[in-house]
Amino acid sequence: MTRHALDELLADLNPAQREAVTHRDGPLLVIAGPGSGKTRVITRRAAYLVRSGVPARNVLAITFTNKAADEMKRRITDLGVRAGMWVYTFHALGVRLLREYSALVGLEPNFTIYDEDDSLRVVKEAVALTRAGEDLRPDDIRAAISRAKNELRTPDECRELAEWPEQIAITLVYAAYEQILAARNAVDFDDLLLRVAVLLRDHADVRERLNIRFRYLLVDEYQDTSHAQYLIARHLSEQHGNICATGDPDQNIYAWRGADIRNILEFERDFPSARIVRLEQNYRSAGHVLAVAARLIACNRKRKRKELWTERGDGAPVEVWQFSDGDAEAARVAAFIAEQHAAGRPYSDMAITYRVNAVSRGLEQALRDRGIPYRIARGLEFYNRREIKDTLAYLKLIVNPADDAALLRIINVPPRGIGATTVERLRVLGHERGRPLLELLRDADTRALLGPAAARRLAAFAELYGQLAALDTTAVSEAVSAVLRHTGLEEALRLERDAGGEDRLANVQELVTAALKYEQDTLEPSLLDFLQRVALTSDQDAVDERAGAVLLLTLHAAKGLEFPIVLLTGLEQGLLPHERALRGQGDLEEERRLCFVGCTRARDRLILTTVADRMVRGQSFPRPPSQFLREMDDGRTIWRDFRMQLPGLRARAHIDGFEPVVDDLPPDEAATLAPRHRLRAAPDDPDSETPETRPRRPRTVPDDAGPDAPDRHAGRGPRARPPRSAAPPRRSSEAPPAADEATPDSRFARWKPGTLVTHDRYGLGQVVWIRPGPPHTRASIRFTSYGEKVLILELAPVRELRRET
DNA sequence: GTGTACGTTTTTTTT
DNA sequence: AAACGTACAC
Repeated sequence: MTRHALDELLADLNPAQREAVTHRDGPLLVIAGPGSGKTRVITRRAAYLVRSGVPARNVLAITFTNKAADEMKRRITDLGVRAGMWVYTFHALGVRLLREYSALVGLEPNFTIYDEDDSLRVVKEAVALTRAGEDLRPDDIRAAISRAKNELRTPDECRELAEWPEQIAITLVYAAYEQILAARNAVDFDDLLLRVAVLLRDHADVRERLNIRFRYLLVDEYQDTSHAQYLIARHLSEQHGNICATGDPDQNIYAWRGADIRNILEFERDFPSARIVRLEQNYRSAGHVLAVAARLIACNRKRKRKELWTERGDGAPVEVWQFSDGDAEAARVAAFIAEQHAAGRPYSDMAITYRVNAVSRGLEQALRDRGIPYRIARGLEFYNRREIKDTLAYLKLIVNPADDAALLRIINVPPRGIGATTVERLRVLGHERGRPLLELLRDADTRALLGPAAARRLAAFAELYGQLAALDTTAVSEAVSAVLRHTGLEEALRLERDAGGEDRLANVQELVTAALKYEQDTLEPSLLDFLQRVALTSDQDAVDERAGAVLLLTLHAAKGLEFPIVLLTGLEQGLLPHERALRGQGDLEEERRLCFVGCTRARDRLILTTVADRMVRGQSFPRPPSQFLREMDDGRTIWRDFRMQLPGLRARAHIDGFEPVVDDLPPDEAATLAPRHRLRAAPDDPDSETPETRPRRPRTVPDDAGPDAPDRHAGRGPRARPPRSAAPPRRSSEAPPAADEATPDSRFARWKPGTLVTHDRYGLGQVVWIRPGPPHTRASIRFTSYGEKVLILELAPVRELRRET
């Protein structure tokens, strides 16, 4: 390879990037801030290795999502060096290796992969079997098992560590769970990592082989590796030490599923000779966006300092939009997207992100109402559908007859007269004899034990299975459609559709299409491979960013992506940060990182939205704005209040003492606030001190929680800036007057019904009636988000909104 | 055995 | 709000 060909790979790189790309042997850690060209570095590095003589098949690249893997493959292919290179997710690598070395880990090569839903069922079975943990939530048990597996702890080891009765119960369930999986020749997601880690640990020969095979290892998103993944990476690079890990501690957002941030923080300890390269120049975001993100993440304590900088100009200021509820938020977001589109912005330039999938509904509705095309990256939506899982269960059973879970799922789908009683008897038999259920029901003598009617129906099912089993060798798509036809599933779904029900038939037909596509894309398609692939596929991976549609996605799903315009919705205390973090059941810093990830997706414009009332599970909850808003606000942020839409006027009030000032608006922005009635909260009168203005607790969390607000997180607070605004910071040295010292006040003389006011806690409101003292002036005020309240004006932190000229 | 009505629980994020 | 589980009528 010529010098020139190598230089070509480096031409457009900065010095740090170049260093990472050209580093040859030994451990390398690339700490890459958002938008710092990390993927570019990885792909160039892969290409550089190959062009300097390393055979492509000696390079193994590991990513987290299939999508990242696909993207990397594509880019490496574009560089012309892809042939033979392995680019996999950890989980897909696990499948591949487990299939190859199945004999060494006690699996048949045709093992089934259980998703979380499947493993939850197994947990329930294990609970029923052991009669342990019956008072615990199956999902919690599943999570505990998953955690144990991530840490490579066997049931026996867990039992030794267990102290509490619940822990002991969990270990019993765990042990039974493992037995059930083994009997079914099935593995769960965690096994795909754990078993590989164990395989590499216990088999020096395998380890050595793979070290020779994969001389160069690239591991992306290293900050999100679990202990098991870390061990895999270590074992795979044990002999040559050629591991290049890339990641960003500030983007570690998967601690809840076992990601251990120490892996990246202690890389130098694990790999003593490691070279560290930092990519700090951001090529993605405009100055304002980057500044806000940097300001936010600086609030995290457990972090390594990193300077993000950009050569781009300031760009548009970051905006904060406030709404009274989710409907208003969704409507405005949709309107904004329509405006942008009308102004020539392609839909695909814009993304809407949120903390939890549940909030996407309202947004979808609003987009549909306006006829805006959108795509949604809702994890597992497709493959989690009942009809899809049913179809897949038939296919799984063909491939792995020992998969009782698959059998139990479909033995009576569509209904064929095999009811709960028969199934239960069959299960008891299976348990007694330790044989797969399918095997039992295919045996006429066993069937006879279950009574004549049941025996007849089971015989029919056995007959059906006989037909299906022959499909194993036919083309995958044909197998899928044959299953649909022979099982009666298709017919049942058609009837349901024609009866005016949901069109679930269309979904299973889509599965046939997916199978066809798979056949075309795959060198050696097989039903087994198809199923194992599907098990690792979420439709997260199917997201096509280039399509002419707005993209809706969770913050987690947004990692690694970028968009010219990002609308980050739901910045409320309790949603982002999520309440579990506020209750101490999660990590507030991880929530902050998540928000950071969201912000740094934006190239040009970042719009943050927050609502006063958020519907959760059918109930509306008043919520304070996210503390992150305050932490981010650098004084150049534009706040817009959409909570009260008055004719001809768009009011802007403060949030919790932060007084966004209209004057901050750059001229062109100010012009958009039409007509030009610009409002500002009147400064406090000197004598309007009230109990509510006493020095507040450290204000990490907004102090305006409603009565139903979740427990406040006792946060550390010094991050918050003092209010900057026309309204001077309130004096806190004076003792607040006691209620009985208050006297009627002439200040309120000119207030009358209709007067616009603002309240520290309730925001914008309008006077309904007013009654002067003595002893106090009382008024009823209707707030946009909190309803009507009667207040004592001398005491309440309420001020008139004055119109500026 | 099947279908339905009602009460209960749920979701934070994903391979 | 929606999905799930249980109880009960057919």
